[in-house]
Amino acid sequence: MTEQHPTQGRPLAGVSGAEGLSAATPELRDIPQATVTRLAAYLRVLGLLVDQGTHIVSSEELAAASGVGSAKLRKDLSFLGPNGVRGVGYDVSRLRGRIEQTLGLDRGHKVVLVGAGNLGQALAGYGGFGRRGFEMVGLFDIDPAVTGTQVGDLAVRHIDELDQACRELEATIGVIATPDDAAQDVCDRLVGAGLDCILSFSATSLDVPEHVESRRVDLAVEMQVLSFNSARNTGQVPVSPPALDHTEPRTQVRIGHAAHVPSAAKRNGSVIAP
Amino acid sequence: MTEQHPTQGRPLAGVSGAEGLSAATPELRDIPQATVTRLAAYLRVLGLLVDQGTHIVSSEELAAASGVGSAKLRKDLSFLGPNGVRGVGYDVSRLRGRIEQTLGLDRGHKVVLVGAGNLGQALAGYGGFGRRGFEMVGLFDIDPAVTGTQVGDLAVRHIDELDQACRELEATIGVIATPDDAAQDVCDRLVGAGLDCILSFSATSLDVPEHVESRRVDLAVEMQVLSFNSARNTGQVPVSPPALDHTEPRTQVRIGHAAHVPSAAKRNGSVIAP
DNA sequence: GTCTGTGAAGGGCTTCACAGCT
DNA sequence: AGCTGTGAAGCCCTTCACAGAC
Repeated sequence: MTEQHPTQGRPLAGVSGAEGLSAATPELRDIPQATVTRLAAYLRVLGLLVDQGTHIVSSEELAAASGVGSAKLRKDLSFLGPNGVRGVGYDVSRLRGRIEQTLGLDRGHKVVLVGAGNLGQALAGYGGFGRRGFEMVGLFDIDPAVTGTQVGDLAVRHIDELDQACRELEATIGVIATPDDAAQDVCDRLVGAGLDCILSFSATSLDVPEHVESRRVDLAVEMQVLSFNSARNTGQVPVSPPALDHTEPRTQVRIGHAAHVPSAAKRNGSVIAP
Repeated sequence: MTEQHPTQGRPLAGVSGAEGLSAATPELRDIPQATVTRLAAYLRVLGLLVDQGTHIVSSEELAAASGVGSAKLRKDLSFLGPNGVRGVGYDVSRLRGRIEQTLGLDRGHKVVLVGAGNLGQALAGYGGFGRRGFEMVGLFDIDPAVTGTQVGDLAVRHIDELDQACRELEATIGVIATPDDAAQDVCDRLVGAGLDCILSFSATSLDVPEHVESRRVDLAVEMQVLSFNSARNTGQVPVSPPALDHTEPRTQVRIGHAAHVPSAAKRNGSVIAP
Protein backbone atom coordinates (compact mmCIF):
# COMPACT_ATOMS: atom_id res chain seq x y z
CA MET A 1 0.00 0.00 0.00
CA THR A 2 1.11 3.47 -0.73
CA GLU A 3 -2.20 5.16 -0.47
CA GLN A 4 -3.41 7.66 1.98
CA HIS A 5 -7.12 7.40 2.19
CA PRO A 6 -8.23 4.66 -0.11
CA THR A 7 -10.14 7.55 -1.60
CA GLN A 8 -13.35 5.95 -0.76
CA GLY A 9 -12.59 6.80 2.77
CA ARG A 10 -13.22 4.02 5.21
CA PRO A 11 -14.79 3.74 8.57
CA LEU A 12 -11.40 2.88 9.91
CA ALA A 13 -10.98 -0.65 11.03
CA GLY A 14 -9.59 0.02 14.45
CA VAL A 15 -5.97 0.98 14.89
CA SER A 16 -5.63 -1.72 17.50
CA GLY A 17 -3.87 0.11 20.28
CA ALA A 18 -6.35 1.65 22.70
CA GLU A 19 -9.38 -0.57 22.74
CA GLY A 20 -11.25 0.72 25.74
CA LEU A 21 -11.31 4.33 24.67
CA SER A 22 -12.26 7.42 26.62
CA ALA A 23 -15.56 8.11 28.28
CA ALA A 24 -17.90 10.64 26.68
CA THR A 25 -17.59 9.76 23.00
CA PRO A 26 -19.66 6.71 22.15
CA GLU A 27 -18.48 6.06 18.61
CA LEU A 28 -15.65 7.99 17.10
CA ARG A 29 -14.51 5.38 14.66
CA ASP A 30 -16.83 4.17 11.97
CA ILE A 31 -17.54 7.64 10.74
CA PRO A 32 -17.17 7.72 6.96
CA GLN A 33 -14.53 10.03 5.63
CA ALA A 34 -17.04 11.83 3.46
CA THR A 35 -19.20 12.47 6.48
CA VAL A 36 -16.33 13.93 8.46
CA THR A 37 -15.75 16.49 5.78
CA ARG A 38 -19.33 17.57 5.79
CA LEU A 39 -19.49 17.72 9.55
CA ALA A 40 -16.91 20.46 9.35
CA ALA A 41 -19.14 22.31 6.94
CA TYR A 42 -22.22 21.93 9.13
CA LEU A 43 -20.20 23.24 12.00
CA ARG A 44 -19.63 26.52 10.33
CA VAL A 45 -23.30 27.02 9.57
CA LEU A 46 -24.21 26.10 13.13
CA GLY A 47 -21.83 28.79 14.30
CA LEU A 48 -23.67 31.34 12.22
CA LEU A 49 -26.98 30.14 13.57
CA VAL A 50 -25.76 30.50 17.13
CA ASP A 51 -24.57 34.04 16.46
CA GLN A 52 -27.91 34.74 14.99
CA GLY A 53 -29.74 33.52 18.05
CA THR A 54 -31.44 30.57 16.40
CA HIS A 55 -32.10 27.73 18.82
CA ILE A 56 -33.70 25.05 16.73
CA VAL A 57 -32.97 24.03 13.19
CA SER A 58 -34.46 21.32 11.02
CA SER A 59 -32.46 18.97 8.86
CA GLU A 60 -33.99 20.59 5.86
CA GLU A 61 -32.83 24.07 6.83
CA LEU A 62 -29.37 23.10 7.97
CA ALA A 63 -28.88 21.00 4.88
CA ALA A 64 -29.92 23.79 2.55
CA ALA A 65 -27.61 26.26 4.23
CA SER A 66 -24.76 23.80 3.98
CA GLY A 67 -25.34 22.91 0.39
CA VAL A 68 -26.30 19.27 0.82
CA GLY A 69 -29.46 17.22 0.75
CA SER A 70 -31.43 16.76 3.95
CA ALA A 71 -31.34 12.98 3.86
CA LYS A 72 -27.59 13.03 3.61
CA LEU A 73 -27.38 15.42 6.51
CA ARG A 74 -29.55 13.26 8.72
CA LYS A 75 -27.53 10.23 7.82
CA ASP A 76 -24.33 12.08 8.62
CA LEU A 77 -25.56 13.20 11.99
CA SER A 78 -26.85 9.77 12.83
CA PHE A 79 -23.26 8.57 13.01
CA LEU A 80 -22.82 10.70 16.10
CA GLY A 81 -25.79 9.09 17.79
CA PRO A 82 -29.20 10.67 18.36
CA ASN A 83 -28.91 14.42 18.06
CA GLY A 84 -32.32 15.79 17.38
CA VAL A 85 -35.89 15.54 18.48
CA ARG A 86 -38.40 13.97 16.14
CA GLY A 87 -41.07 16.28 15.04
CA VAL A 88 -38.99 19.23 16.14
CA GLY A 89 -35.44 19.45 14.86
CA TYR A 90 -31.95 19.89 16.24
CA ASP A 91 -30.86 22.01 19.16
CA VAL A 92 -28.36 24.30 17.47
CA SER A 93 -25.81 24.78 20.19
CA ARG A 94 -26.04 21.25 21.46
CA LEU A 95 -25.43 19.92 17.98
CA ARG A 96 -22.53 22.25 17.51
CA GLY A 97 -20.94 21.04 20.68
CA ARG A 98 -21.42 17.47 19.65
CA ILE A 99 -19.72 17.98 16.30
CA GLU A 100 -16.87 19.96 17.78
CA GLN A 101 -16.25 17.23 20.24
CA THR A 102 -16.40 14.58 17.57
CA LEU A 103 -13.95 16.39 15.33
CA GLY A 104 -11.61 16.83 18.24
CA LEU A 105 -11.77 20.58 18.16
CA ASP A 106 -12.26 20.93 21.88
CA ARG A 107 -8.58 20.70 22.54
CA GLY A 108 -7.49 23.91 20.85
CA HIS A 109 -5.22 23.15 17.96
CA LYS A 110 -2.06 25.17 17.56
CA VAL A 111 -0.75 25.72 14.09
CA VAL A 112 2.71 26.45 12.77
CA LEU A 113 3.22 27.65 9.25
CA VAL A 114 6.33 27.22 7.16
CA GLY A 115 6.95 29.48 4.21
CA ALA A 116 6.35 33.17 4.78
CA GLY A 117 6.08 34.13 1.14
CA ASN A 118 3.00 35.59 -0.46
CA LEU A 119 0.73 32.74 0.34
CA GLY A 120 2.19 32.12 3.75
CA GLN A 121 1.70 35.68 4.84
CA ALA A 122 -1.82 35.66 3.54
CA LEU A 123 -2.60 32.52 5.47
CA ALA A 124 -0.99 33.92 8.59
CA GLY A 125 -3.17 36.98 8.32
CA TYR A 126 -6.27 34.99 7.55
CA GLY A 127 -8.76 35.47 10.35
CA GLY A 128 -10.76 32.38 9.57
CA PHE A 129 -8.44 30.14 11.51
CA GLY A 130 -8.83 31.79 14.88
CA ARG A 131 -12.52 32.16 14.36
CA ARG A 132 -12.85 28.45 13.88
CA GLY A 133 -10.77 27.11 16.68
CA PHE A 134 -7.24 27.17 15.37
CA GLU A 135 -4.48 29.33 16.72
CA MET A 136 -1.50 30.30 14.62
CA VAL A 137 1.47 30.13 16.95
CA GLY A 138 4.55 30.10 14.76
CA LEU A 139 5.85 31.27 11.40
CA PHE A 140 9.00 29.94 9.81
CA ASP A 141 11.05 30.52 6.71
CA ILE A 142 14.49 29.74 5.46
CA ASP A 143 15.12 33.04 3.70
CA PRO A 144 17.18 35.44 5.87
CA ALA A 145 15.46 38.32 4.10
CA VAL A 146 12.19 37.31 5.70
CA THR A 147 13.17 35.85 9.04
CA GLY A 148 12.90 38.40 11.77
CA THR A 149 10.18 40.37 10.04
CA GLN A 150 6.85 40.71 11.71
CA VAL A 151 3.71 39.27 10.15
CA GLY A 152 0.65 40.16 12.12
CA ASP A 153 1.66 39.62 15.69
CA LEU A 154 4.14 36.89 14.96
CA ALA A 155 7.79 37.18 14.08
CA VAL A 156 9.06 34.95 11.31
CA ARG A 157 11.63 32.60 12.73
CA HIS A 158 14.29 30.64 10.95
CA ILE A 159 13.33 27.14 10.05
CA ASP A 160 16.20 25.71 12.05
CA GLU A 161 14.29 26.72 15.14
CA LEU A 162 11.31 24.71 14.00
CA ASP A 163 11.93 21.58 15.95
CA GLN A 164 12.47 23.23 19.28
CA ALA A 165 9.71 25.76 18.75
CA CYS A 166 7.12 23.16 17.86
CA ARG A 167 7.71 21.37 21.11
CA GLU A 168 7.71 24.52 23.17
CA LEU A 169 4.59 25.84 21.53
CA GLU A 170 2.90 22.46 21.65
CA ALA A 171 1.92 22.78 18.02
CA THR A 172 -0.27 20.06 16.59
CA ILE A 173 -0.74 21.10 12.99
CA GLY A 174 1.83 22.16 10.43
CA VAL A 175 1.01 24.09 7.30
CA ILE A 176 3.36 24.11 4.33
CA ALA A 177 3.27 27.16 2.10
CA THR A 178 6.68 26.89 0.49
CA PRO A 179 7.67 26.42 -3.12
CA ASP A 180 7.12 22.91 -4.40
CA ASP A 181 10.69 21.80 -4.29
CA ALA A 182 11.04 22.55 -0.61
CA ALA A 183 7.82 20.89 0.42
CA GLN A 184 9.03 17.39 1.12
CA ASP A 185 11.98 18.62 3.11
CA VAL A 186 9.82 20.90 5.19
CA CYS A 187 7.37 18.10 5.66
CA ASP A 188 10.14 15.89 6.96
CA ARG A 189 11.15 18.55 9.42
CA LEU A 190 7.61 18.98 10.64
CA VAL A 191 7.27 15.28 11.15
CA GLY A 192 10.61 15.26 12.88
CA ALA A 193 9.36 17.97 15.18
CA GLY A 194 6.61 15.64 16.28
CA LEU A 195 3.64 17.01 14.36
CA ASP A 196 1.19 14.52 13.02
CA CYS A 197 -1.14 16.76 11.04
CA ILE A 198 0.17 18.42 7.91
CA LEU A 199 -1.67 20.61 5.46
CA SER A 200 0.24 21.42 2.31
CA PHE A 201 -0.36 24.01 -0.36
CA SER A 202 2.43 22.75 -2.51
CA ALA A 203 1.57 20.75 -5.56
CA THR A 204 3.83 17.84 -4.78
CA SER A 205 2.40 14.79 -3.14
CA LEU A 206 4.10 14.31 0.18
CA ASP A 207 5.08 11.08 1.70
CA VAL A 208 4.79 10.76 5.41
CA PRO A 209 5.04 8.02 8.00
CA GLU A 210 2.02 5.94 8.80
CA HIS A 211 1.01 7.83 11.91
CA VAL A 212 0.94 11.22 10.20
CA GLU A 213 -2.12 12.70 8.54
CA SER A 214 -1.48 14.90 5.56
CA ARG A 215 -3.75 16.76 3.21
CA ARG A 216 -2.97 18.80 0.17
CA VAL A 217 -4.67 21.70 -1.52
CA ASP A 218 -3.53 22.26 -5.07
CA LEU A 219 -5.01 25.36 -6.61
CA ALA A 220 -4.18 24.42 -10.14
CA VAL A 221 -5.92 21.10 -9.73
CA GLU A 222 -9.01 22.89 -8.54
CA MET A 223 -9.09 25.02 -11.61
CA GLN A 224 -8.41 22.16 -13.93
CA VAL A 225 -11.28 20.17 -12.54
CA LEU A 226 -13.43 23.23 -12.84
CA SER A 227 -12.37 23.59 -16.42
CA PHE A 228 -13.28 20.04 -17.25
CA ASN A 229 -16.62 20.05 -15.54
CA SER A 230 -17.53 23.23 -17.24
CA ALA A 231 -16.55 21.92 -20.64
CA ARG A 232 -18.65 18.88 -19.96
CA ASN A 233 -21.64 20.91 -18.85
CA THR A 234 -21.69 23.20 -21.78
CA GLY A 235 -21.68 20.37 -24.22
CA GLN A 236 -17.97 20.72 -24.75
CA VAL A 237 -17.74 23.40 -27.42
CA PRO A 238 -18.39 26.76 -25.78
CA VAL A 239 -18.27 28.81 -28.93
CA SER A 240 -21.03 31.35 -28.59
CA PRO A 241 -20.09 34.05 -26.11
CA PRO A 242 -22.62 34.06 -23.29
CA ALA A 243 -25.65 36.13 -24.02
CA LEU A 244 -25.98 39.42 -22.23
CA ASP A 245 -29.12 38.48 -20.45
CA HIS A 246 -28.46 35.92 -17.75
CA THR A 247 -31.79 35.66 -16.10
CA GLU A 248 -32.07 32.17 -14.77
CA PRO A 249 -33.90 31.17 -11.66
CA ARG A 250 -31.47 31.07 -8.78
CA THR A 251 -32.37 29.84 -5.39
CA GLN A 252 -31.80 31.98 -2.38
CA VAL A 253 -31.09 29.64 0.45
CA ARG A 254 -29.38 31.97 2.85
CA ILE A 255 -29.72 31.11 6.45
CA GLY A 256 -32.96 32.28 7.88
CA HIS A 257 -35.21 31.59 5.02
CA ALA A 258 -33.75 28.31 4.10
CA ALA A 259 -36.63 26.22 2.92
CA HIS A 260 -37.78 23.76 0.37
CA VAL A 261 -35.49 24.59 -2.44
CA PRO A 262 -37.22 25.16 -5.76
CA SER A 263 -35.58 23.65 -8.75
CA ALA A 264 -32.77 24.59 -11.03
CA ALA A 265 -29.90 25.71 -8.85
CA LYS A 266 -26.78 24.11 -7.54
CA ARG A 267 -24.82 24.77 -4.41
CA ASN A 268 -21.23 23.97 -3.91
CA GLY A 269 -20.13 21.82 -1.06
CA SER A 270 -16.58 22.19 0.03
CA VAL A 271 -14.30 21.03 -2.65
CA ILE A 272 -13.41 18.16 -0.57
CA ALA A 273 -16.91 16.82 -0.60
CA PRO A 274 -19.08 18.37 -3.22
CA MET B 1 -32.34 18.56 -6.13
CA THR B 2 -30.11 21.16 -4.72
CA GLU B 3 -26.88 19.32 -5.01
CA GLN B 4 -23.90 20.08 -7.08
CA HIS B 5 -22.11 16.89 -7.81
CA PRO B 6 -24.08 14.08 -6.26
CA THR B 7 -20.82 13.74 -4.43
CA GLN B 8 -20.26 10.35 -5.79
CA GLY B 9 -19.56 12.02 -9.05
CA ARG B 10 -21.25 10.49 -12.02
CA PRO B 11 -20.21 9.64 -15.51
CA LEU B 12 -22.58 12.28 -16.72
CA ALA B 13 -25.58 11.03 -18.58
CA GLY B 14 -25.26 13.18 -21.62
CA VAL B 15 -26.33 16.81 -21.67
CA SER B 16 -28.25 16.15 -24.82
CA GLY B 17 -27.29 19.17 -26.91
CA ALA B 18 -24.36 18.39 -29.21
CA GLU B 19 -24.49 14.71 -29.97
CA GLY B 20 -22.03 14.45 -32.79
CA LEU B 21 -19.25 16.14 -30.90
CA SER B 22 -15.92 17.33 -32.18
CA ALA B 23 -13.38 15.22 -33.95
CA ALA B 24 -10.35 14.11 -31.95
CA THR B 25 -11.93 13.34 -28.59
CA PRO B 26 -13.53 9.94 -28.61
CA GLU B 27 -15.15 9.91 -25.16
CA LEU B 28 -15.26 13.00 -23.01
CA ARG B 29 -18.33 12.10 -21.06
CA ASP B 30 -18.37 9.01 -18.93
CA ILE B 31 -15.26 9.99 -17.07
CA PRO B 32 -15.83 9.57 -13.34
CA GLN B 33 -15.49 12.69 -11.28
CA ALA B 34 -12.87 11.10 -9.09
CA THR B 35 -10.82 10.25 -12.13
CA VAL B 36 -10.95 13.79 -13.45
CA THR B 37 -9.44 15.06 -10.24
CA ARG B 38 -6.59 12.66 -10.44
CA LEU B 39 -5.96 13.35 -14.10
CA ALA B 40 -5.10 16.88 -13.05
CA ALA B 41 -2.60 15.48 -10.59
CA TYR B 42 -1.02 13.17 -13.14
CA LEU B 43 -0.71 16.10 -15.46
CA ARG B 44 1.53 17.94 -13.08
CA VAL B 45 3.87 15.01 -12.68
CA LEU B 46 3.97 14.50 -16.42
CA GLY B 47 5.04 18.10 -16.76
CA LEU B 48 7.94 17.48 -14.43
CA LEU B 49 8.89 14.37 -16.36
CA VAL B 50 8.92 16.30 -19.62
CA ASP B 51 11.12 18.99 -18.12
CA GLN B 52 13.36 16.27 -16.91
CA GLY B 53 13.67 14.74 -20.34
CA THR B 54 11.98 11.47 -19.50
CA HIS B 55 10.24 9.95 -22.51
CA ILE B 56 8.66 6.81 -21.20
CA VAL B 57 7.03 6.17 -17.86
CA SER B 58 5.37 3.09 -16.45
CA SER B 59 2.09 3.11 -14.61
CA GLU B 60 3.95 2.06 -11.50
CA GLU B 61 6.29 5.03 -11.65
CA LEU B 62 3.73 7.63 -12.56
CA ALA B 63 1.39 6.32 -9.93
CA ALA B 64 4.02 6.44 -7.21
CA ALA B 65 5.00 9.99 -8.10
CA SER B 66 1.36 11.01 -8.03
CA GLY B 67 0.56 9.34 -4.78
CA VAL B 68 -1.91 6.75 -6.03
CA GLY B 69 -1.90 3.04 -6.73
CA SER B 70 -0.85 1.81 -10.15
CA ALA B 71 -4.04 -0.10 -10.79
CA LYS B 72 -6.07 2.98 -10.13
CA LEU B 73 -3.91 5.00 -12.45
CA ARG B 74 -4.27 2.52 -15.27
CA LYS B 75 -8.00 2.42 -14.79
CA ASP B 76 -8.11 6.20 -14.84
CA LEU B 77 -6.15 6.44 -18.04
CA SER B 78 -8.20 3.75 -19.66
CA PHE B 79 -11.14 6.16 -19.70
CA LEU B 80 -9.26 8.25 -22.22
CA GLY B 81 -8.81 5.28 -24.49
CA PRO B 82 -5.56 3.38 -25.15
CA ASN B 83 -2.62 5.52 -24.08
CA GLY B 84 0.30 3.24 -23.50
CA VAL B 85 2.16 0.37 -25.00
CA ARG B 86 1.98 -2.98 -23.28
CA GLY B 87 5.25 -4.23 -22.03
CA VAL B 88 6.68 -0.73 -22.33
CA GLY B 89 4.78 2.09 -20.67
CA TYR B 90 3.36 5.48 -21.55
CA ASP B 91 4.87 8.07 -23.84
CA VAL B 92 5.22 10.99 -21.47
CA SER B 93 4.51 13.90 -23.74
CA ARG B 94 1.84 12.14 -25.69
CA LEU B 95 0.02 11.26 -22.51
CA ARG B 96 0.33 14.77 -21.25
CA GLY B 97 -1.20 16.12 -24.40
CA ARG B 98 -4.02 13.65 -24.16
CA ILE B 99 -4.89 14.65 -20.61
CA GLU B 100 -4.61 18.36 -21.35
CA GLN B 101 -6.96 17.96 -24.22
CA THR B 102 -9.37 15.92 -22.16
CA LEU B 103 -9.44 18.44 -19.36
CA GLY B 104 -10.03 21.20 -21.83
CA LEU B 105 -6.82 22.99 -21.04
CA ASP B 106 -5.84 23.49 -24.63
CA ARG B 107 -7.92 26.58 -24.92
CA GLY B 108 -6.01 28.80 -22.52
CA HIS B 109 -8.19 29.74 -19.60
CA LYS B 110 -8.21 33.32 -18.45
CA VAL B 111 -8.85 34.01 -14.81
CA VAL B 112 -10.24 37.01 -13.01
CA LEU B 113 -9.91 37.34 -9.27
CA VAL B 114 -12.19 39.30 -6.99
CA GLY B 115 -10.96 40.38 -3.59
CA ALA B 116 -7.50 41.90 -3.46
CA GLY B 117 -6.95 41.42 0.24
CA ASN B 118 -4.23 39.30 1.74
CA LEU B 119 -5.33 36.10 0.14
CA GLY B 120 -6.25 37.67 -3.14
CA GLN B 121 -2.88 39.31 -3.52
CA ALA B 122 -1.16 36.10 -2.64
CA LEU B 123 -3.14 34.23 -5.24
CA ALA B 124 -2.48 36.90 -7.82
CA GLY B 125 1.21 36.59 -7.18
CA TYR B 126 1.14 32.83 -7.18
CA GLY B 127 3.18 31.57 -10.08
CA GLY B 128 1.57 28.16 -10.15
CA PHE B 129 -1.32 29.35 -12.25
CA GLY B 130 0.64 30.52 -15.22
CA ARG B 131 2.89 27.55 -15.04
CA ARG B 132 -0.08 25.28 -15.40
CA GLY B 133 -1.99 26.88 -18.15
CA PHE B 134 -4.01 29.59 -16.48
CA GLU B 135 -3.52 33.26 -17.06
CA MET B 136 -4.56 35.83 -14.49
CA VAL B 137 -6.04 38.69 -16.45
CA GLY B 138 -7.96 40.80 -13.99
CA LEU B 139 -8.06 41.84 -10.35
CA PHE B 140 -11.05 43.47 -8.72
CA ASP B 141 -12.02 44.84 -5.36
CA ILE B 142 -14.68 47.07 -3.92
CA ASP B 143 -12.46 48.94 -1.50
CA PRO B 144 -11.32 52.30 -2.90
CA ALA B 145 -8.20 52.00 -0.77
CA VAL B 146 -7.09 49.08 -2.90
CA THR B 147 -8.46 49.82 -6.32
CA GLY B 148 -5.88 51.44 -8.51
CA THR B 149 -2.97 49.83 -6.73
CA GLN B 150 -0.69 47.56 -8.65
CA VAL B 151 -0.37 43.89 -7.76
CA GLY B 152 2.23 42.16 -9.82
CA ASP B 153 1.65 43.46 -13.31
CA LEU B 154 -2.05 43.99 -12.87
CA ALA B 155 -3.88 46.99 -11.55
CA VAL B 156 -6.73 46.38 -9.16
CA ARG B 157 -9.94 47.61 -10.75
CA HIS B 158 -13.21 48.46 -9.12
CA ILE B 159 -15.72 45.68 -9.04
CA ASP B 160 -18.22 47.75 -10.96
CA GLU B 161 -16.01 47.29 -13.98
CA LEU B 162 -16.20 43.54 -13.59
CA ASP B 163 -18.92 42.85 -16.07
CA GLN B 164 -17.47 44.81 -18.91
CA ALA B 165 -13.93 43.71 -18.19
CA CYS B 166 -14.80 40.03 -18.13
CA ARG B 167 -16.26 40.25 -21.57
CA GLU B 168 -13.40 42.28 -22.96
CA LEU B 169 -10.80 40.03 -21.43
CA GLU B 170 -12.70 36.91 -22.42
CA ALA B 171 -12.28 35.53 -18.94
CA THR B 172 -13.55 32.01 -18.34
CA ILE B 173 -12.83 31.43 -14.67
CA GLY B 174 -13.62 33.61 -11.69
CA VAL B 175 -11.91 33.28 -8.34
CA ILE B 176 -13.50 34.65 -5.18
CA ALA B 177 -11.15 35.71 -2.41
CA THR B 178 -13.40 38.09 -0.53
CA PRO B 179 -14.73 37.94 3.01
CA ASP B 180 -17.52 35.43 3.48
CA ASP B 181 -20.35 37.88 3.53
CA ALA B 182 -19.50 39.30 0.14
CA ALA B 183 -19.03 35.97 -1.54
CA GLN B 184 -22.53 35.31 -2.80
CA ASP B 185 -22.87 38.80 -4.15
CA VAL B 186 -19.57 38.58 -5.95
CA CYS B 187 -20.53 35.19 -7.24
CA ASP B 188 -23.73 36.63 -8.67
CA ARG B 189 -21.77 39.32 -10.41
CA LEU B 190 -19.35 36.85 -11.89
CA VAL B 191 -22.21 34.77 -13.18
CA GLY B 192 -23.83 37.90 -14.49
CA ALA B 193 -20.63 38.69 -16.32
CA GLY B 194 -20.97 35.43 -18.16
CA LEU B 195 -18.44 33.26 -16.35
CA ASP B 196 -19.36 29.66 -15.82
CA CYS B 197 -16.46 28.46 -13.68
CA ILE B 198 -16.13 29.78 -10.17
CA LEU B 199 -13.59 28.90 -7.54
CA SER B 200 -14.29 30.27 -4.10
CA PHE B 201 -12.10 30.56 -1.05
CA SER B 202 -14.91 31.82 1.10
CA ALA B 203 -16.45 29.45 3.57
CA THR B 204 -20.02 29.99 2.47
CA SER B 205 -21.60 27.58 0.11
CA LEU B 206 -22.56 29.42 -3.04
CA ASP B 207 -25.61 28.89 -5.07
CA VAL B 208 -25.28 29.22 -8.78
CA PRO B 209 -27.41 28.55 -11.84
CA GLU B 210 -27.45 25.13 -13.35
CA HIS B 211 -24.98 25.88 -16.12
CA VAL B 212 -22.28 27.20 -13.77
CA GLU B 213 -19.61 25.05 -12.18
CA SER B 214 -18.44 26.13 -8.76
CA ARG B 215 -15.94 24.72 -6.35
CA ARG B 216 -14.99 25.81 -2.91
CA VAL B 217 -11.83 25.55 -0.87
CA ASP B 218 -12.37 26.09 2.83
CA LEU B 219 -9.15 26.16 4.77
CA ALA B 220 -10.79 25.67 8.13
CA VAL B 221 -12.57 22.59 6.88
CA GLU B 222 -9.28 21.19 5.72
CA MET B 223 -7.79 21.60 9.13
CA GLN B 224 -10.79 20.23 10.90
CA VAL B 225 -10.75 17.09 8.83
CA LEU B 226 -7.06 16.82 9.48
CA SER B 227 -7.71 17.17 13.16
CA PHE B 228 -10.27 14.43 13.17
CA ASN B 229 -8.29 11.97 11.13
CA SER B 230 -5.31 12.51 13.32
CA ALA B 231 -7.30 11.99 16.49
CA ARG B 232 -8.64 8.82 14.99
CA ASN B 233 -5.24 7.56 13.97
CA THR B 234 -3.56 8.11 17.26
CA GLY B 235 -6.19 6.17 19.10
CA GLN B 236 -8.02 9.32 20.06
CA VAL B 237 -6.27 10.39 23.23
CA PRO B 238 -2.96 11.95 22.26
CA VAL B 239 -1.70 12.49 25.77
CA SER B 240 1.95 11.59 25.69
CA PRO B 241 3.96 14.25 23.89
CA PRO B 242 5.70 12.71 20.91
CA ALA B 243 8.98 11.08 21.77
CA LEU B 244 12.11 12.82 20.65
CA ASP B 245 13.22 10.06 18.40
CA HIS B 246 11.07 9.80 15.32
CA THR B 247 12.87 7.26 13.27
CA GLU B 248 10.33 5.48 11.19
CA PRO B 249 10.83 4.08 7.75
CA ARG B 250 9.73 6.60 5.17
CA THR B 251 9.51 5.92 1.52
CA GLN B 252 11.29 8.11 -0.95
CA VAL B 253 9.27 8.05 -4.10
CA ARG B 254 10.53 11.16 -5.79
CA ILE B 255 10.41 11.18 -9.50
CA GLY B 256 13.35 9.44 -11.06
CA HIS B 257 13.68 6.61 -8.69
CA ALA B 258 10.05 5.97 -8.27
CA ALA B 259 9.74 2.26 -7.86
CA HIS B 260 8.01 -0.49 -6.04
CA VAL B 261 7.14 1.27 -2.89
CA PRO B 262 8.23 -0.53 0.24
CA SER B 263 5.76 -0.62 3.05
CA ALA B 264 4.75 1.70 5.82
CA ALA B 265 4.33 5.11 4.26
CA LYS B 266 1.46 7.15 3.00
CA ARG B 267 1.28 9.76 0.31
CA ASN B 268 -1.27 12.46 0.07
CA GLY B 269 -3.35 12.83 -2.99
CA SER B 270 -4.84 16.19 -3.60
CA VAL B 271 -7.37 16.95 -0.97
CA ILE B 272 -9.96 16.67 -3.52
CA ALA B 273 -9.20 13.06 -4.15
CA PRO B 274 -7.07 11.50 -1.51
C1' DG C 1 9.26 -11.49 -19.27
C1' DT C 2 7.16 -6.97 -18.84
C1' DC C 3 3.64 -3.82 -18.55
C1' DT C 4 -0.98 -2.15 -20.14
C1' DG C 5 -5.97 -2.58 -20.34
C1' DT C 6 -10.10 -4.46 -18.29
C1' DG C 7 -13.91 -7.55 -16.50
C1' DA C 8 -15.48 -8.78 -12.12
C1' DA C 9 -15.67 -8.61 -7.27
C1' DG C 10 -16.01 -5.92 -3.22
C1' DG C 11 -16.89 -1.78 -0.47
C1' DG C 12 -18.30 2.90 0.58
C1' DC C 13 -21.50 6.47 0.00
C1' DT C 14 -25.84 8.29 -1.36
C1' DT C 15 -30.70 8.05 -1.97
C1' DC C 16 -35.08 6.45 -1.00
C1' DA C 17 -38.78 5.60 1.71
C1' DC C 18 -40.76 4.73 5.84
C1' DA C 19 -40.91 3.42 10.68
C1' DG C 20 -41.02 5.72 14.98
C1' DC C 21 -41.22 9.43 18.27
C1' DT C 22 -43.26 13.97 19.76
C1' DA D 1 -49.09 16.46 11.50
C1' DG D 2 -44.03 17.05 11.51
C1' DC D 3 -39.45 15.69 11.61
C1' DT D 4 -35.74 12.56 12.92
C1' DG D 5 -33.38 8.16 12.48
C1' DT D 6 -32.40 4.17 9.63
C1' DG D 7 -32.67 -0.24 6.91
C1' DA D 8 -32.23 -1.35 2.12
C1' DA D 9 -31.39 -0.56 -2.60
C1' DG D 10 -28.47 1.28 -5.93
C1' DC D 11 -24.58 3.63 -7.61
C1' DC D 12 -19.92 4.83 -8.02
C1' DC D 13 -15.52 3.77 -7.26
C1' DT D 14 -11.63 1.04 -5.98
C1' DT D 15 -9.14 -3.26 -5.98
C1' DC D 16 -7.93 -7.58 -7.70
C1' DA D 17 -6.29 -10.55 -10.94
C1' DC D 18 -5.47 -11.82 -15.36
C1' DA D 19 -5.88 -11.73 -20.37
C1' DG D 20 -3.51 -9.56 -24.05
C1' DA D 21 0.13 -7.05 -26.53
C1' DC D 22 4.94 -6.19 -27.08
